[in-house]
Amino acid sequence: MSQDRSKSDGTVGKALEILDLVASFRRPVRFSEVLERADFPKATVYRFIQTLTSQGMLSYDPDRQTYAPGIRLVRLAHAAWQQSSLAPIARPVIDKLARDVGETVHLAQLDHAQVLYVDKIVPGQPIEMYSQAGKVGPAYCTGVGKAMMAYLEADHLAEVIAQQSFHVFTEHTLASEEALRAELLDIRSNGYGFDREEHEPHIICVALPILTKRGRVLGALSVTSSTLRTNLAALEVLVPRISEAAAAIAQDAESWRFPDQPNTQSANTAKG
Amino acid sequence: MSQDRSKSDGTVGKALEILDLVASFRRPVRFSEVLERADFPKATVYRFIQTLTSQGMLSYDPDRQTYAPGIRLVRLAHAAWQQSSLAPIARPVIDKLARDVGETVHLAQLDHAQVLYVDKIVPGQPIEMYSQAGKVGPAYCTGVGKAMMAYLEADHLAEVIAQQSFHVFTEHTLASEEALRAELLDIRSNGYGFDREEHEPHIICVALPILTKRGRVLGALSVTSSTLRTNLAALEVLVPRISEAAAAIAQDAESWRFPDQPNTQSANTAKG
DNA sequence: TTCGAAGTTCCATTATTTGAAACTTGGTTT
DNA sequence: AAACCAAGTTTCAAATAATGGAACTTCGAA
Repeated sequence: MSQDRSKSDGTVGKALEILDLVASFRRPVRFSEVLERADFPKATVYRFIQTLTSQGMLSYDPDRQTYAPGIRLVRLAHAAWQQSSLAPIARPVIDKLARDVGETVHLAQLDHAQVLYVDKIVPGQPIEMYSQAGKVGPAYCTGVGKAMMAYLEADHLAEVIAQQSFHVFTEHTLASEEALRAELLDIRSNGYGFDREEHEPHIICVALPILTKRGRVLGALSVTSSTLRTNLAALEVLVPRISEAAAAIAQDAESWRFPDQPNTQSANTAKG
Repeated sequence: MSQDRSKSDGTVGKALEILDLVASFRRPVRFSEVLERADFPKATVYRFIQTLTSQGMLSYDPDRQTYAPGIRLVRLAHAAWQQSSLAPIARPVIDKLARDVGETVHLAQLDHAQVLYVDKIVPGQPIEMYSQAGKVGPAYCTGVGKAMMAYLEADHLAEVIAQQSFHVFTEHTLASEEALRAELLDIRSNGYGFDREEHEPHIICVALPILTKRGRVLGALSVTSSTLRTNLAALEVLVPRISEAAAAIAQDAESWRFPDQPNTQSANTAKG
C-alpha cells in the first residue's frame, strides 16, 4: 500500500517514492532513518538520495547531516499552483464566499486517493498559504473528499476507495466501503454532502463538487464550522451560495486560457 | 546550459529535466510542444511524460490535451517550505521588520544558480503566498542574489557565476563576471549590498545575507523600495535593523529542532 | 587503541532504458 | 469518401544504466 504509485514506473517512480518517504517524516532525517523505512537496499537508497539532492529535490544540511524536501519543489509548486486551472482562478470567488458566509472556506483537489487542500480562506484572517495549502487529508471522512468521490466514474472511484484506510477517527466516521458508497449515492442525488464530525469532533462542513460541463471533477469547495457555533441545518442553508461559487469557479476554469505569452525562455536555469 | 543539473544523474535527472521543461512554459502544454524543446527522442519524452503524469508530478487535462505541473508538487512543496529551516522560522521576524520599516521585505534562498523567493511581506497587504513564494529571479542582478554570492566559498561561487546569463536589464546591470566579482568583494567587506536599479528601473533594495555561525549561507533578506519614493542612502539607514533581523533568523534557524514528533506515519498515501 | 554504527564506494550481474521505425488516431484537404 | 497529414502511441533488439552484496572508510564513543 502506497507502493501502488511506483509499481510500474521504473526508476523514476522509485526515486519519487524515496522523495515522498523523506517528506513523510515531516522533519529533516538522517540517511539511516530513510533506509530503515525504505524497501530498497542500502546502496540503492543511497544513490537515490544523492541524485535527488544533487537535483535540488532534497536539500542536505551538512551541519546536522539531515535531508529534507528541497527548495526546487517550491519553485515547481509555484508553477503548479499558478497553472492549475483551479486555485488561482478560484481565489477571488472563495474569498468573497468566505466573507459572505463568515466561515472558513476550503478549496481541495484529489491527489490520488487523498484530499489535497489547495487553498483556504479564514474570514478576517490574513492568508498564510504555504502553511495551509499543500496539506493533505483522508478522502473518505472529509466533506470535500466525499463530494469529489461522489462524482467520479466507476473505475476511478473503485481505485480511490481501494486506497482508503477507513481509520475510525470519531464515532461518526464512516468505517466501511459499504457505508461510504451509500453516502456517496446520497451526496450525488442531493448535489452536496456533509462532514458530520467524521474526522474531528465538533468540526462539521457542507461541501460541493466543482464539475466541468461534461461532469469531470475539478475539485471541491466546503464551508467549515463547529458544532459549538452552529449546526448542519444552518450550513445547509448556505448551499445555494456555495453552489453558485462552485459554478462560477467551474465556468472560469473551463473558459480560462493562458494569455498566450509569446514564450517561455528564462523560466528555467539562467539561459546562457 | 541548464543541462548541468542532469548531466550525471541518469534517468531520474532526465525525467526531472522534462518536468522543469514543462514548468518553464508557464502554461499548460501539448506533448508536441514539449517534444520540440526537449533534447530527447519522441518515445523517450513520451515515456517520461507518461511516468511523471502517472506519478502526479504532471497533471493532464484530457479536454485540452495539455500537461501542467501536478498537484503532487504542491503537497511536496508544503513539506519543503515547512521543513526548510528558514521560511517558517523567519516569518514572524520579517513580518515585524516589514511593519517596522514600512517597506516590502523579501526572503530568498539560492536554488542552484537562481534566486528563489521563499517569502515576501508587503506591509499592509494580506499575505498571498503561492503567488509570490516560489518565484525565481537572476542572482547576479538582485540584491539578495549578490548578498548570498558574496559569502559563498570559492568553488561554489565559481559554479554559480558560470551559470549567470549577464543579460543586461537596465543601464545599471552588472554585465560581466569581473564587475560582479568586484561588487561581491565590496559587499563582503561592508556586510550588505544594494540593488541599484540593476534588474528593474526604479526598483532599489538593500540586502543582507543570513549566515550560520560557521559562515554558511542560509539565505538573504532584503528591503525593497522605489527611487520614486526614497533613495539608497535612506535604505542604508535601515541596515542595522535588517542585520538584527537576519541575525535573529540565523539564530533561530540554527537552534531550531523539529519537535520530536513521536513519528510520521500517515503523512503518505492513506495508510491501510 | 579498539569497537561499532553510519555513511560511502566498488563492480560484475541484471534489469531498464533507449530510440528508430512502424502503427494508430482524428481531423482536414482534395 | 478517399487520401493525406500531423499528433500521439506502441514495439523490440541493442545499448545503457540500475542493482545490491560486500568491502571499505569515517567518526564518535568506550
